[in-house]
Amino acid sequence: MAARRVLKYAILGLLRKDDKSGYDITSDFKQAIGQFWSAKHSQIYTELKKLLEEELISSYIELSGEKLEKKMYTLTEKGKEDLHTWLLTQDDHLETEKDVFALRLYFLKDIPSADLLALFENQLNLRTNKLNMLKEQYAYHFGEENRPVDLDADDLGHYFVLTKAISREENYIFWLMESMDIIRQRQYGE
Amino acid sequence: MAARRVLKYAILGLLRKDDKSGYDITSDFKQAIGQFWSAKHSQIYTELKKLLEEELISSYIELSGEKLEKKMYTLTEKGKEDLHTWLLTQDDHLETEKDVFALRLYFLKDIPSADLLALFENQLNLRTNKLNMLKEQYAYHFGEENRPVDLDADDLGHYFVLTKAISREENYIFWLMESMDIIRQRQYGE
DNA sequence: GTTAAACATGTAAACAATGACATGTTTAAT
DNA sequence: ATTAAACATGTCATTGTTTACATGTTTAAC
Repeated sequence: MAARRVLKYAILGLLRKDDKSGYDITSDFKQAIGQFWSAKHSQIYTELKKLLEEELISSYIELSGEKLEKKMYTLTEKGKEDLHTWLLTQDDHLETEKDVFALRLYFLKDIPSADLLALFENQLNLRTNKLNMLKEQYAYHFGEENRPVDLDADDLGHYFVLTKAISREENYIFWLMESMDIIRQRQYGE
Repeated sequence: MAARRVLKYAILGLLRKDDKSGYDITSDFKQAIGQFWSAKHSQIYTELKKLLEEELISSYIELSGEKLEKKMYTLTEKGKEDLHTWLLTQDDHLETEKDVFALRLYFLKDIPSADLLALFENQLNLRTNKLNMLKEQYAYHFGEENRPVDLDADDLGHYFVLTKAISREENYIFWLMESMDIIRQRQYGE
């Protein structure tokens, strides 16, 4: 999968507002943006090293306590330009959005109805938990009264991504429940 | 990304009903199931070789015309068992569903409104085309009168996967249009 | 004071995936 | 007869990603 050097731009993008450490970037991928891109710390540290060599970022040391050295990264001018160009790039095709549950389901002819429903239940559980987490995040950041038209430009990206993730999960859950109904009806008809 | 050897099981799964060649499998990934998993022919031929070594599949030659040799693959008993076990496996977590458009959008603070709308238009176009293709596929295979309860078990997987893909795209398009409205309203308020 | 969780940074081996290279046949249209 | 598209199979170099290895500090709870 993986279009060309997406992690590179994900990192440059995360550095657009504030300087961050590798650990900070790793943490960001566990928040909202992690719904749409993520990477392990091993890959992040390696990519940061590469970006330094390419002079798209620079680094300095910040002390956290007495001994713990945090290596902070800043976007260079070159890095800002590169990021800006990428942000304006239009995709010319859509990549496969891989989904192992759907793949498995395609082969369902060989799965007994009861096991099939167990698979659906499990997926429904995972998705419901995820949706709840996302809704909590939404409530925490945007509350109920906040209308997107009045939002600060800084928060708009976060707003879009969170609403996208929520909408994706709601849609997934809706389809899961619809499909379970069909399976149950077929089971009854047997 | 890629959870553990998903391509392996995708291939075993595609061989569950009929023998297929590497080319056939490559073609399948351009159809419905390609919405949820896909691979290039280079990876497929390599994986087939590996599966042969592991004795999960066996192969024979079929002539197509006078000279063209098609290498056909069949699931072995061992392969069937392995596939069956995998089909019943419950996921214990959800992987990041990577989406470069959403990632880009997260950094939208640095994109002028007009450019942003152009990015959205482009995405809307790509998604609308895809949705139309999926709907054509649906109409072709299931028509209008076909109720899922009455479907042959053989076709049910296909039905679920197609409706899933359609629902995903419709949801994506809906969110795109909603977001574009918000951007236009904010633009007006400037 | 101990301990566990979170903070913090890196490397290396193995595995997954793409793009380019490489070659040849069959079918359908003109 | 020619030609283009589809059929058909493979390898190799590079890039992307994960898992495991490896080490140490700080903070908050008990």
